[in-house]
Amino acid sequence: MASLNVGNLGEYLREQRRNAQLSLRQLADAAGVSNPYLSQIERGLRKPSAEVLQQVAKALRISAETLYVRAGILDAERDRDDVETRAVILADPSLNERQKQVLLQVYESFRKENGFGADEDADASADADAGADAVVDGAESAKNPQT
Amino acid sequence: MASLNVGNLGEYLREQRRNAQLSLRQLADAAGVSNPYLSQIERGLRKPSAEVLQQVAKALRISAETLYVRAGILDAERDRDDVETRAVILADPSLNERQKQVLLQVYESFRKENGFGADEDADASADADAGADAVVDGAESAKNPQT
DNA sequence: GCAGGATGCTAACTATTGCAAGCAACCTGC
DNA sequence: GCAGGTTGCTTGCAATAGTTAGCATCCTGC
Repeated sequence: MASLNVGNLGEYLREQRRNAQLSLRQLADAAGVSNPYLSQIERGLRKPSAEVLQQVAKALRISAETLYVRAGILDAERDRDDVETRAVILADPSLNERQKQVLLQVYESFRKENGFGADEDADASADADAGADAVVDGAESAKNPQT
Repeated sequence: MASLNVGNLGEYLREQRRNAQLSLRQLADAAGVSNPYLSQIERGLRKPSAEVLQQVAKALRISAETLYVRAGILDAERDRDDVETRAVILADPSLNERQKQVLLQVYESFRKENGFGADEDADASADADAGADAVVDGAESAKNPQT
């Protein structure tokens, strides 16, 4: 029954929270749960319910599905989706081959960043950059366009 | 907090179960939960956890996503047959929102480069100018904002 | 030095999930 | 009429999800 991959999920959540520059309390507040509880979730001590998971996802502005996949709840989706994304990019007539490659590389490195690397990439610490060096120069400026 | 549309979910589940010609006990057994509990879920008296929901979905051979959507946990925002690059990127659960935006910006600027104007709606982030050539650069900036 | 605020964590508690046991109502066949 | 099977449901009870209150630690500013 314990199909919930709580440890993994917790780490991922914490990572995403830090990434979003939020404190435990801030996120807990935004997600409508108590901060000790969020703390316990992040440390893998509790299995959040579907609702809580969704609230948190919303608050972090990441897809609830991503969280569910991380939690081992929505399993096989990963393949279907990434295969599809790749296929669609490759099939796009408005891009040339080089561009497709670049786009795919960016896509891959993002996925790696999120822990969807190859198969079982529990630790994001595996420097994701190493392989996919082709990422947007403006990744940051993209979301913070204070030019 | 009660974002779970349990009543609706329960009805749907019962419908699907009957549809599959299964008795309560049979489905409960296949899903690895107790039959009284399944009964309560179907009647909207209990909110199944993420795990249980998944087990049931599996046993019924319906997508867990469908159940989650019914339960009001996932938004039904996926138009899967629409083979459009933007749509597919946006629907990809392995990317977070920021990453999707970045990817879309790259995509848009590639298209621009090729003479395809932003044909439909070039999303708020129209600033994407940046020139797609600036693309290949620091993977780090993306995930490690403050070096 | 120490007020005041933010950080994350622990402990004790309540509410809810999910279960085992058992119930009544319905079928058959005998 | 009643065994033996199914159907779905009710009732306690154990486990655990999630809360409120409060702790220790790190910052600052004074």
